[in-house]
Amino acid sequence: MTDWIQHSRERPHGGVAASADDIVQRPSLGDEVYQRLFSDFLSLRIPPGERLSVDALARRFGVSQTPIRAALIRLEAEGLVVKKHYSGYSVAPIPSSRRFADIIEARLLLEPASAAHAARRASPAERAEIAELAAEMHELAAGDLAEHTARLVLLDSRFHSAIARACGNAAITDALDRLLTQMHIFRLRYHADVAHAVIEEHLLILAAIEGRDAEAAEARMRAHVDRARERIEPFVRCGR
Amino acid sequence: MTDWIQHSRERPHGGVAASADDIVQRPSLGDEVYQRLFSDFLSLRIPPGERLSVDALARRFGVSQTPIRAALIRLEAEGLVVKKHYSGYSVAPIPSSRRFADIIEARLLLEPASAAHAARRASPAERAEIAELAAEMHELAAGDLAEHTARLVLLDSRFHSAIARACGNAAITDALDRLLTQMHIFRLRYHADVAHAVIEEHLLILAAIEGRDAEAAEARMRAHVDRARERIEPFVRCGR
DNA sequence: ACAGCCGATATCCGATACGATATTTTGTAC
DNA sequence: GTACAAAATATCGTATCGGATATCGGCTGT
Repeated sequence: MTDWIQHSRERPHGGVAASADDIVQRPSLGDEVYQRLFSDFLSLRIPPGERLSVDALARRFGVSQTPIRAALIRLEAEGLVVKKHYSGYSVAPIPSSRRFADIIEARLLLEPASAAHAARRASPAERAEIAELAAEMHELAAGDLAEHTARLVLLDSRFHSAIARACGNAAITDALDRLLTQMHIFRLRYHADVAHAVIEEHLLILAAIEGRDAEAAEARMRAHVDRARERIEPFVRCGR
Repeated sequence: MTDWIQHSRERPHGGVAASADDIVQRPSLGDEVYQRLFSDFLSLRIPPGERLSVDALARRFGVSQTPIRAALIRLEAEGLVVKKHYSGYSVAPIPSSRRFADIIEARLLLEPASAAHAARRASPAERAEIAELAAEMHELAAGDLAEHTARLVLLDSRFHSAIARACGNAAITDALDRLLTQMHIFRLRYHADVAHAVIEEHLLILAAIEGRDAEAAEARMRAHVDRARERIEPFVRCGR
């Protein structure tokens, strides 16, 4: 449970950076703190809205304040943390119902295309990764759903993220990763959207990608995201 | 020429933050340095690939290294600068031809929808802003095009950014702002895509938005972005 | 009892100095 | 010209300090 979502790694950001020169050297302390906080947010170990004192974090992680601030600045630029001048940092609040609807709409614009591209251009390794994630979800769903909620939500994020990466368009991948991160927090918070239907839909999407059927992948992804909205809708009423 | 592109301001980022409580207090030094560097990048006063020494910048701006680092970390999170551990920062290189094609494709997924939403939901102030930008481009185009290249490219970015903001979906706005920033650098570099045809297309899009015709706005924006690819294509051959 | 004012405290922001470490460049030998 | 080694350079991280601001608690007056 200490490992975390795939897109918490170094993001390609502006560059193409899709090449295989991943001779990643020891990251800076600021990067490590960033990873740690990122995973703490997405697992809700640090709940939304929580205040983040710089020197409290510095003592907790056993480092000085400099890397803490570096991590917080970076997290703020990504929208996971909010800053009030001369007042302090705090974890971003739970996305509003409106924000959630906006994210779903943006996903509906991007994800069907990413699925279609993945069907056409995914490498064998990428197809295998997507299949593996779908398979693990399928297995876990055979047991007690409630017991594996956190893991299932994580696998769901990774499934969509893997497809986004396999689409071969870094601009789309980056944009989707941001949206999926926020979706993840939202879903984990409301323990929703991890039903059997989701897994069935994943298998349909996977089959389309494995069969190189871009149109089916696109249509099924669109239906999947659209139904995600319907499934979560009851939960957003109270959170409005 | 010291002012700059609209989306260089505080971005809404994670939150909705579209309300009018803009009692913005004096920004921190780090924020000011960020703005300054951002505008220097987009105007090519600091060219892509240039190395950025922390203490050189500190001397140049007359501040200590602390705010410089804060600005660079933030710029790195947004993909405008790249960092090599223990080696330093440098301005992100010019987007590759591949990267450019990816951005156009992502824009084709997002911008037609943003135009359609703007046609339906833009406020009078937002419509006025869009109209004003289109009008200024129209006027400038009457004179010497080459003379006003930088200004025209800036206005073009602002035009698209204004529509993205008027769409009322913060997730789409954020994603588009990132894409448009990179497009801007690319276009300014190659002095392309500021022809009369662009301005005519802008006026068509504007007319659709003013007339609340969502379908026309969507179709015209799609055609406009698609033709932008064709117009720039000759320039990306050499930059590959 | 409650609203408004005021000060103590906590925190962030920025500056400065310093040591550790990695990279880059220079210099030298072959 | 190339390869290796040492010096120079810059970053990364630590520690400390003072100034500025927001927050929280207590006090006063009605």
